[in-house]
Amino acid sequence: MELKKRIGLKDIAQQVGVSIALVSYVLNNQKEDRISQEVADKIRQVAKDLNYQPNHIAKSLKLQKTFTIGLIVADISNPYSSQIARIIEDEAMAKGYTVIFGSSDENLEKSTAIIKALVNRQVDGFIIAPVADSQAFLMELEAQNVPFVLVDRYFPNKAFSYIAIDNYEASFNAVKHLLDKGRKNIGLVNYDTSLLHMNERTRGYKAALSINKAHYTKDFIQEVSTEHSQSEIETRLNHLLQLNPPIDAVLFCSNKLAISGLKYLKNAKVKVPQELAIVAFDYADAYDLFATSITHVQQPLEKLGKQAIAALIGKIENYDNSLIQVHLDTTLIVQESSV
Amino acid sequence: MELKKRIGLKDIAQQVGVSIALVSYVLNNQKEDRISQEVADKIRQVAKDLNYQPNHIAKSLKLQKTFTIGLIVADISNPYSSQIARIIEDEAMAKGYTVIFGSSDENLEKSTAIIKALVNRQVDGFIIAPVADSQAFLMELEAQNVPFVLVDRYFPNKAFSYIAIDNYEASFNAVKHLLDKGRKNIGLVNYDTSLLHMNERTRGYKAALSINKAHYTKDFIQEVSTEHSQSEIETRLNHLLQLNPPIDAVLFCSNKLAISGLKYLKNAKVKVPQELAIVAFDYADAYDLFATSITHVQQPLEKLGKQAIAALIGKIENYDNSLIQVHLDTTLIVQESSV
DNA sequence: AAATTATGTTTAAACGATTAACCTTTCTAC
DNA sequence: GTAGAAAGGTTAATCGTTTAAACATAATTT
Repeated sequence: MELKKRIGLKDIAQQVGVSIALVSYVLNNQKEDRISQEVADKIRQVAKDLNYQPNHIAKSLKLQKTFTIGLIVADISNPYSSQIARIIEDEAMAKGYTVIFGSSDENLEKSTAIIKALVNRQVDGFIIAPVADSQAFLMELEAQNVPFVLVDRYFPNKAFSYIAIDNYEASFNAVKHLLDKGRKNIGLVNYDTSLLHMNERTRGYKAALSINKAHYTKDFIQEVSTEHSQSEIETRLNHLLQLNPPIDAVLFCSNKLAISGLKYLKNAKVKVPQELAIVAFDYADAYDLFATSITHVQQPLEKLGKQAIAALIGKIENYDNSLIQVHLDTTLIVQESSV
Repeated sequence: MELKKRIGLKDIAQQVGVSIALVSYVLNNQKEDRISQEVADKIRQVAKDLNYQPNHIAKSLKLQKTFTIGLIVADISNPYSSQIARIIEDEAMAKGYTVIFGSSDENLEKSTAIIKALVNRQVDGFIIAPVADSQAFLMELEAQNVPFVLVDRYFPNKAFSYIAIDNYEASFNAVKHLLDKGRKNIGLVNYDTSLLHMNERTRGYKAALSINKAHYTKDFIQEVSTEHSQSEIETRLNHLLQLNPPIDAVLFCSNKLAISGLKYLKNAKVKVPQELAIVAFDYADAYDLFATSITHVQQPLEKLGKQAIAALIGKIENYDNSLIQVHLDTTLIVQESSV
């Protein structure tokens, strides 16, 4: 069961009869004008013959760079997270980086523990979907000069780089669309959280209603806990439907909220869109299988991921810590649920 | 923009006025009976004061162990993969390992490229959902003494460790259930692939029909390419429904196949389960939002992930390379689509 | 009192690469 | 003929740890 010895520079050097340094120079294409073609060829040949694979750990230690980035999402098993993860994986790989991921579960302790663990593993930087109240920790991270860029979420008045969508506008447009379709009483289902991006969705909702002089009361806005159970959603939706007058449209602020909500509406046999029009955030396969396909706010995930990687690698490789704050445009995909 | 210098053993040693070695011993709780309590306390205190965080890379280089495992799935953005990823993440973290992931896209070249890259990063082992025809490469990996365990998929006649489900039985039971419910003509939608676990599903299907003397022709079995498009599924399903006699039940061999199929059935207004009963593999939120909830084969993902990690870490830490081949039981979740 | 054992700590090599600085030998120029 | 440059390589330090072996001093045994 002895481990087959891995080939190192030393082995190549020995076989060719030169120093380790020379092998390193040749294999890294350095000092090319100072090395005889003959020797260089021989080194390359032997390296190939022995199937030399550089030891990345040794390289990392010496260069103080691991070509690894940490990706911290809320929950990798959530489609929103895993879709972004996939894009980031591809982009990172293409640029020679590998990615280590961790799920924060919207939990500050867990999030900081994971990030600290990855810092010790010397990742070169992070892409983070930050949890609520993590500003202080992020400032520490910044003070340690660990490069990172936030995705999806961001904080008011904080000079952190981020790539996100324009939540206010997305929500505003969604509500505007419902109003345009003649809906009068539009409810909102959102999370009870301090996360700004979610609050921006509520703000956009309110603004659209105000500007259009539509009626709404605070009862129209239902907030559920971030670890919402199915029954919690049912209670809240039921409340909305029992109002007088009852709502005739609802905006779900995430795909998880929408899916839970739709499950309930299906069982309660609420007619969509006749009795209730629906618009949801994000996408889910489930939207297409519901009796009436669901109008939703589509996020430009590809752009989000690509720009996040580009910004992060910029910071890492250029030691350029300029502030990058991007709000991408979303697209309202109009389907049957809101006609 | 100078990087704040990270604290190392050297800094602690200097401040306390002892050697680096002693600091290392203390912080690793080694040679405890040989070190004076006084000095040990002081070292620990200073380490805490300076907020010392060990450099994992240096440690890895010296110990020849990275406490990192590579997870190779088909596509991290696919819920089946991301759910397993999440379980593996949690289990690995709990045991002090971090996980690097990569998506193979069912592509042999991509898969081997990723695995090789991670081998160079000295991951301690792999959990792999192998792509078709990757036996040769896996044998190479084994020859290099890289520990790995397969999940979900496995190969005939190959002595690789794996944790999977009993695909034959799962499929057999699903078909048996449909027969019990009085269905006569049961179709199958599967992938056209050499992957054994998928072929086992077809084998279980055939066996259940044969044993129960149910009628079927080769037309009943429709195979689509692994990168199936929506239209391909539609063509195949349409074919099944046009048969004479038409099928009155269908078994979808994956959640992606089922979702595509259900989209079509919804648009084609096929009545489920009156005209067509449905059983699908795996789970998807979408199953609950379809007009009739979908009966499906539920995989024990939690067990799958946990056992995979346990087996892998066993191999890594005990240098125990015994063969572990597990077929876990599945559960048929009976819903409205097959009554 | 010498020899042995215990106690507490340091030295130095190693992990596998990178790279600045140095060393030879051969050419070229005057 | 000899200085200086050019060509081709080597040496050795370094990254931040770990750990076997050595060392020094104190305590105990004989």
